[in-house]
Amino acid sequence: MDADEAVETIQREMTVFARRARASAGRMHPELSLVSYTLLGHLEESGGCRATDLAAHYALDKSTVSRQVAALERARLIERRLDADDHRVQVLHLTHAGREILAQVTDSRRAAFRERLEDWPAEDLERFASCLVRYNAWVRPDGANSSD
Amino acid sequence: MDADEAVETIQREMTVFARRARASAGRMHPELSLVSYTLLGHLEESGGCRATDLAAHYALDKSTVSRQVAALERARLIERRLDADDHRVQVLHLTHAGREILAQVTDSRRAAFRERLEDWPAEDLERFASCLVRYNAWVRPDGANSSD
DNA sequence: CCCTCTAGTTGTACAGTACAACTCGAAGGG
DNA sequence: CCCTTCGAGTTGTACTGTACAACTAGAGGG
Repeated sequence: MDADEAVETIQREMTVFARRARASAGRMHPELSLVSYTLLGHLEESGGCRATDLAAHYALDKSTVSRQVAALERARLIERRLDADDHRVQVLHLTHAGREILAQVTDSRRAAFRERLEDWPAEDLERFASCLVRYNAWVRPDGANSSD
Repeated sequence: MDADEAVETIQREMTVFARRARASAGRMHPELSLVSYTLLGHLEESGGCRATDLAAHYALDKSTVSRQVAALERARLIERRLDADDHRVQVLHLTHAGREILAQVTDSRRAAFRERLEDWPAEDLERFASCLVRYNAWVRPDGANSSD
């Protein structure tokens, strides 16, 4: 396999993966879509943030985030706390239930990945991981990237 | 980085990629969604096939394929030819325009991938490619996989 | 000739998304 | 102190991709 073939293969396989990913994530965890999972994860990591921050960070429209947030609140996975200083702002926090579901989905996702990768030599895992990091970290020369 | 960390990283980066992929593919080629592109590509490779074959191959519902096909036909990118032997069957073929658009999108996708990967050493490209192939080729032990 | 199987279409529903128009509160300049 | 402008969020609307269920129409075996 030469470099050009390798690029072709990467293209093809990334396309296959992209097409499958959401649906299979959804099948794996009907209770928490990939988007909700990501947003919940961000709230966990950040320890609470504004809807606008989520929108900016994930390059989503604020209306999209607004509705996601509304759904997550309806499901009692997050709660909104009005910012005392700026009454336009709602700071989003995980509820106990949210933290639990997130942990549970994280665990089961981790288990699925471990299972899928269990036969890989450690060396290959490390290389694959660093390739993916490098691939995702790429920024378009014109700087028009959406962030993750 | 040890193996467990590597698995975590792979999980995280694949998730990031999955979330971004469709949207960015759509932005890249507003004229041909990732699904349409994939279906057109399959018709090119197979030299014409039935809607049912597409549905089976990509684990899509036949109604989904039916509507995709209808849209592609409306756009004059494919045409349906009634099978002479079995009048239930429509064999789908690329039109000239379809072949052209497909080639054009394939080229521009290829260019985008090349650009994104241009600084990678050939050795890394080959390793990344084979990791992806291996990753996507995995079949769940219970055999309940959807095909690509 | 009926029964059943298969290919495909259509009705309906839902998730995720964007854009545009809106409300409400904040902040700064006359 | 008002007025304009800005930022955060919500809501109306629309579109895409998707699935499931109900249907039509052709094929093929008893």
